[in-house]
Amino acid sequence: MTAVSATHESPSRERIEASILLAAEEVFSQHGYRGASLQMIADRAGLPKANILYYMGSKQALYVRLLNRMMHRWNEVLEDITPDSDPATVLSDFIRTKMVLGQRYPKGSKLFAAEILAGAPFLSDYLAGELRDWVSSRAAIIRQWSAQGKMDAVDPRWLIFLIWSATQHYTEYSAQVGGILGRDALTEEDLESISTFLEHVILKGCGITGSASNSAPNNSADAHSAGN
Amino acid sequence: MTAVSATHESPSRERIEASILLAAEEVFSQHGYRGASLQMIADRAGLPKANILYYMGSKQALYVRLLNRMMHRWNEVLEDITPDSDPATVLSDFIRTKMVLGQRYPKGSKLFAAEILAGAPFLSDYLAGELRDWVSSRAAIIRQWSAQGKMDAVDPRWLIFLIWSATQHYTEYSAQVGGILGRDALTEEDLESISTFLEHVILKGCGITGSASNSAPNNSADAHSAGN
DNA sequence: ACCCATATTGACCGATCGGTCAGCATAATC
DNA sequence: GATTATGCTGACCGATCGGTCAATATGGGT
Repeated sequence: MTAVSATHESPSRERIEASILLAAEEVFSQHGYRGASLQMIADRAGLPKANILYYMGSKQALYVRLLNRMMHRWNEVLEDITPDSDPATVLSDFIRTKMVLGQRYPKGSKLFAAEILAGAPFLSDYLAGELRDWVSSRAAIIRQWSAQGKMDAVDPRWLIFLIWSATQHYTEYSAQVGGILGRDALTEEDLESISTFLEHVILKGCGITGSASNSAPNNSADAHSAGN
Repeated sequence: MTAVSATHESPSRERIEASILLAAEEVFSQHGYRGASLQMIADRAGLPKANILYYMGSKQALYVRLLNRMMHRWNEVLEDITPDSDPATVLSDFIRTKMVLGQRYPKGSKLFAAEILAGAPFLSDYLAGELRDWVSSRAAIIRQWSAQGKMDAVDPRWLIFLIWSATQHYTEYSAQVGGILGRDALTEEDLESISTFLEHVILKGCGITGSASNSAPNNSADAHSAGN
């Protein structure tokens, strides 16, 4: 259509595809693969349904494309996170990175969650392959830290799962958290408060008295924000 | 059909309804409200589709019935959990109770999770009402503990969310956890190991040096079970 | 002007959706 | 044994599902 040799992507095509992906991520994350319909996606994207199929091929192709995009965003940020420096900075970075990741891509995170709730039919290979290796390598490092007396001898896998679950909770259960707190969305101060809390509890709980930690011997930080 | 005056429930009716609820919980938990179909539920229950509607009225009625059942199971176990005795036993009980609850009703827990992922259209009242009050009352107690110096002055709401997320993770993300660990399901030893880990990290992380805690000054317990 | 690759979409397909209903089966009541 | 209330379900309803396709629109290259 709009020029560009003939290689791959015209700018308008990219724009349209982006809007479809945005709409699809929203619908899939709310209703899961089976519960989502192309018509809902089309309506949200402001396009006729046939147009969605024209650009994406099929419902399944659109879905796995979203899944892969989210996987790569995940990898990008977390790949370089683990030197074998001190546990405090590494775990602290891990917590905060995971926290902002969930805030940056809330829909994508929910998409992942729905896929796993459904039994991970499209992700089982990824989980048992790439992700498993990622966990193994990090677990090995944590075990070394424990052996060196830098932290308690906790099971590294449970520690990783703990950080995952605690950080993901606020994006994937935003409806629950919001309902209980009485807010539609978490504020910037909430996020900072939560991150600090998690750092405090997890690092201290693992017996890490690190350099980059702001965990005082007692009493963490802010007040309790009054509250419900 | 099978006798019993005419008051309410015949035993055969109860049996059939139970089998429908079982099948429906399975399907709804995997695919969410929209993604589930009455035909799938009927097939899994071994009944014709019309029979499901005969007993349950409608898809929505069946769904909210499952939601309510899970809510009540939840309340039953957790209602009596909070005296104002010492933080260590209370939090420890809370962690372990929540852990076994997820193991006892994995399908129901996933049903809840799917509902909240979808934006909690059927649960918003419950979240902003009953559950919110529950959190408030527990938060008040935790704040007292902090004020009495029994534990660090962490935000009680974040602490509650942390315990929720950490315990729920293993049931709702069983596909992910299983894929990474290379098991189909968690063993009894896994569960004990995880519970001990969470007790250790959370109690110690909150500065609780309780009576009922098995958190040694360093090194928690078991080895690392080799690992993947 | 003509061509042609690409973009776009209304109309349509068989399958499945949640739900209704008429009709038959079953079994307690008289 | 006739009556009646209830259990049960095949057949069907309009709506919507994912997907196909023919027809049309568009716009640059020649």
